[in-house]
Amino acid sequence: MASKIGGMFSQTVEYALRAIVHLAKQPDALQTTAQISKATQVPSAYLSKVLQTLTRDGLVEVKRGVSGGYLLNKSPDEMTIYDVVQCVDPLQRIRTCPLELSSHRKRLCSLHAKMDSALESIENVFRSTTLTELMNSPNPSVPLCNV
Amino acid sequence: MASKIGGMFSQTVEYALRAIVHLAKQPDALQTTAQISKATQVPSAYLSKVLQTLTRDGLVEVKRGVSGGYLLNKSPDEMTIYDVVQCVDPLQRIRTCPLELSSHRKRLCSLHAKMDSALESIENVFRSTTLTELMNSPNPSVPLCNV
DNA sequence: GCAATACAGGATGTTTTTATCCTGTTTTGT
DNA sequence: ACAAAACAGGATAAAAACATCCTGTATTGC
Repeated sequence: MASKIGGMFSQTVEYALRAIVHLAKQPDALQTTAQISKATQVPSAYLSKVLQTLTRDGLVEVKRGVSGGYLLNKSPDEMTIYDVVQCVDPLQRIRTCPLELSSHRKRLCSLHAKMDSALESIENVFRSTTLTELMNSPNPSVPLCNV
Repeated sequence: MASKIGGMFSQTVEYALRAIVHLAKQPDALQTTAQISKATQVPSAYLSKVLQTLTRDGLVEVKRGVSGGYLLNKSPDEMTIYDVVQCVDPLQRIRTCPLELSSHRKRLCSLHAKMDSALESIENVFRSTTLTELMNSPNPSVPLCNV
């Protein structure tokens, strides 16, 4: 389980977020897979798949051919961590009993209700954080930037 | 990614929690793997491994041989969801930069700080929920119980 | 003592996730 | 037009997670 970030987030989510943040920081220049890979330390072949997924959902825009590359498809203050996560590895709230007990159909038991409330709190953090907020954070460490 | 609960919690965590809750509900009778498996709908061979892990960490007690089985090793109000999760598939807070950028050594960048704050909020929910609380919840649906 | 019950743990198999490779297509700059 | 740049997507491979099977050992009830 060492490959999961915090034992919770998949590598794919981590990679997608790094790529998106990198693109948010480069609003004026198309970024090739190779460039993003270098900046984010994500293996480029895998990154390519992740970018395909982000493209399909319209989070990024792609231009093919020479001098092509990727570009963020929205303003960074209109895109949240949540949008990225939902695109590549969706966080799904628990809505029905995993055991399919008939009496739990309408209302989760307390165990799954608690687990779902943990998911809810993640959802809240992610929904409320835009890329702009990440970049303008008072935190001296800038994402992906060794300054 | 369909096998992960909410795209976040591993099957193993889900299984361990079901087993522990079942044991908490049966404080007076040793429960065999077969009994727990039936009540929780966890595949018994896999459940056996999970119970071994819980035993090694002292969350449950085992008695081998005829009329043996498992028993919760603590009072249900002294065991939290967090204890169970940490035993089988630990939630690890993000403490160092996954990219190992030297400037992030001491302080996470805003991206990983946010991800860690999501982990923190899960940790808070899990740490604050005891098995007793799960069982005494005003929620009409009792865990594992089709009533 | 002995047969039956029940867990321990190694070996093995399957599925999902992560990662790479290669061929084909699009687009550009000359 | 054409060579080079760059992505798309299928095939394949490696690793981790999930799951099963089987043999051995401990314990009990008779």
